[in-house]
Amino acid sequence: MLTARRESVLNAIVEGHIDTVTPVGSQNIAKKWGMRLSPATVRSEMAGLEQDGYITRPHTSAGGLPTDLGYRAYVRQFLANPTLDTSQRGAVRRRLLDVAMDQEGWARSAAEALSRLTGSLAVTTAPKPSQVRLKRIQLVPVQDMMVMTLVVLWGAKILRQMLSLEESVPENELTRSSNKLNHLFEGVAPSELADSGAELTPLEEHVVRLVRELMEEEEQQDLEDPLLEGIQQLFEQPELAEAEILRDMMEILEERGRLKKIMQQVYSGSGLRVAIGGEVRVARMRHFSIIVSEYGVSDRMKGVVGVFGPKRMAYRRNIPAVNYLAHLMSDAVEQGFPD
Amino acid sequence: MLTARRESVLNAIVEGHIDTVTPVGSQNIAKKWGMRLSPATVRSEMAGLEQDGYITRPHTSAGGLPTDLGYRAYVRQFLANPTLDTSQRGAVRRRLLDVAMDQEGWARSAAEALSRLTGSLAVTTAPKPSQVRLKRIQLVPVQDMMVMTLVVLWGAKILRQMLSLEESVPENELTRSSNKLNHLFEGVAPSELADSGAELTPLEEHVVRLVRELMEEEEQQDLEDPLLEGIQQLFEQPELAEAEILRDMMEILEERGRLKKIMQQVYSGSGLRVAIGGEVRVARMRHFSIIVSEYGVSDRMKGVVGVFGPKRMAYRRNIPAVNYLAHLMSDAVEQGFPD
DNA sequence: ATCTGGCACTCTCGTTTTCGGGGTGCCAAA
DNA sequence: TTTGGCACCCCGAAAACGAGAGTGCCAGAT
Repeated sequence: MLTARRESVLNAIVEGHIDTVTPVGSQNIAKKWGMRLSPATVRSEMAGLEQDGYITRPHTSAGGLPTDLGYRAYVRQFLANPTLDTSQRGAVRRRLLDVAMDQEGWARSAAEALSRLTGSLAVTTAPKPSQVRLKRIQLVPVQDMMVMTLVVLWGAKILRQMLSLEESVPENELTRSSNKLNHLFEGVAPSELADSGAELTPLEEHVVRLVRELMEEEEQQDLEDPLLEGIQQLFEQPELAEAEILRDMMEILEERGRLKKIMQQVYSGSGLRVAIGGEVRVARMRHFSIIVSEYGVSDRMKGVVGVFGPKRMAYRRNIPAVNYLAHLMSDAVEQGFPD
Repeated sequence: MLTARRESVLNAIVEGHIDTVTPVGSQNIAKKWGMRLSPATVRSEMAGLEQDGYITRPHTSAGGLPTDLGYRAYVRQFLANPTLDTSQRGAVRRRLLDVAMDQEGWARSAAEALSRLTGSLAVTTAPKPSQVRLKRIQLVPVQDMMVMTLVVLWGAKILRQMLSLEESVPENELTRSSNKLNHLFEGVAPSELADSGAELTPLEEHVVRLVRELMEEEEQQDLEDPLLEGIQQLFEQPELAEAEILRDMMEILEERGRLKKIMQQVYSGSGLRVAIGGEVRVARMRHFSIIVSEYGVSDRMKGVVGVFGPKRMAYRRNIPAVNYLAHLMSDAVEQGFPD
């Protein structure tokens, strides 16, 4: 078990490692530790920590390195009550509530703020309403035989799709169809978009089918695509000197879908979660951690916000920051902004 | 001056360097060169090439490395008549003409094809009409006191902006305003969007002002934002082992605007252009080259397509590929697809 | 006149060697 | 239970070294 003293030693090891990148040895700890303990004593505690799996050693007679479990124990203390010290709050809050932006811009600026706050790569998803409902359909002619179908959903989400026709259709007929469809289907869910009783022209039928497909696809996704801000920061990290680690990182960030899946896997449910290295079952994540929190109003409008970085990240700073942003964003969403 | 033989030696050096990454020495060249020349002779030619600035040596008694000037001379031969061998054409052409996509999707898929064709990072911009004209305005209520202004321009470009009101406005009034504005302003350029003679409500005034701002902003840009495809490929390149080079690359690709500016600087005018290393006045580009071609119908609808990679890229393959894609895309645009 | 083979010399790069320092484990004494 | 002492371990930076690839130049062949 983890006595108080042993835990202190673990903390010192983790923090030491976080800012030196190297394994940390007993005398270092003893020194930093305010001289209460001698190196020899620390060594014996370290032996215990190793036994219990909290630290490893790169080789016999080297300092200690936290394992995933070690990080986990370290992180626990910040999860209890993650509050950001008040000094940095004002600016962020103001920025997030003030400007009139669309969802994506808003979420991006939240990510930017978080990135600045933590000095890490921040990631957010725009808020997404839990129900996919139609707000408006607009058919815009872009050329003979080609119309753009513009679909606006609840929450100001816009979908679009080109649609090529068999025959040219005059503009005012398109307008008429748009109006008719809007009238018939405003506010419906995708499943109710089937047949309405009213008779539809072939074009209208086609559009309805298309819109339904788009909406169903939208319904599948329960998060918007993640927005990343502050990639440069990641490149500063010394671990990326390792070619293999760099490659892992690129593969994770390359394709947005991948990161999204990881985030979904982690946040599963509500509140703030941390995934350390191999804790999430993705090989590429071995050297990285991610802090994720859901934000929004449960079952109405939600998204996620988080920080991604090397396992050796500043949890002490980042966890409260993510938590703070999640709350801020929840507040904003609750006040119906942005909406 | 560059005798025929000297030029051959230069070619051999450049190509040798391109596929070995290392400096290339005289015997290597003599061997590959079909045994016509002895190493000693090649050496004397190399001395000349060095004198004239086509190659450098990393140190005395090392092989030759092409300079920017050397690459330039090498590249010249491909610029004369860049045609892609026919084997690879069919698939690409079909893909680009077949599917009904919006501009961005289309441009992205062109980039994807080019990336596959060249094994490099490909970049395109969606076609952009030279004239910014209004096609449609749509005001969508998203909440009390908040409407989304949706603007469709010629060429199916969509702009949007949130607009917060002082007082709640009923939906049907928004619809009425949308219709009225559409009626008044369909097809106008931003400058004609001022006052129409007709009297407008304060809301309508506001919208007109907003739309005008958006359109003017759009008018400033003469290219859409670049779309990148195939970043992974870049990471395979051995030069990126160098931390500094990797950093340069990240800084270039980080922010889309940066790359866009570089591309504008390079393609300036029409046709296909290559910028090798320091030729474009951007420090970060020192180790990289970019091939850029304009595509489209001049003065009506245009975009750019290109390939970005280390200076040591396969120009022989990439130049014809970019050229081919530019022509393909021009054809497509000319046929009014996509539009 | 040009090209070529030969030769002495140079520089890099990967390997091996050496060496210092930071670290450990354990033991005996406080 | 904690601590100082001590012998030992192992990494990593620096030095030493040899092999390989390449050059420049000269004198003789074509």
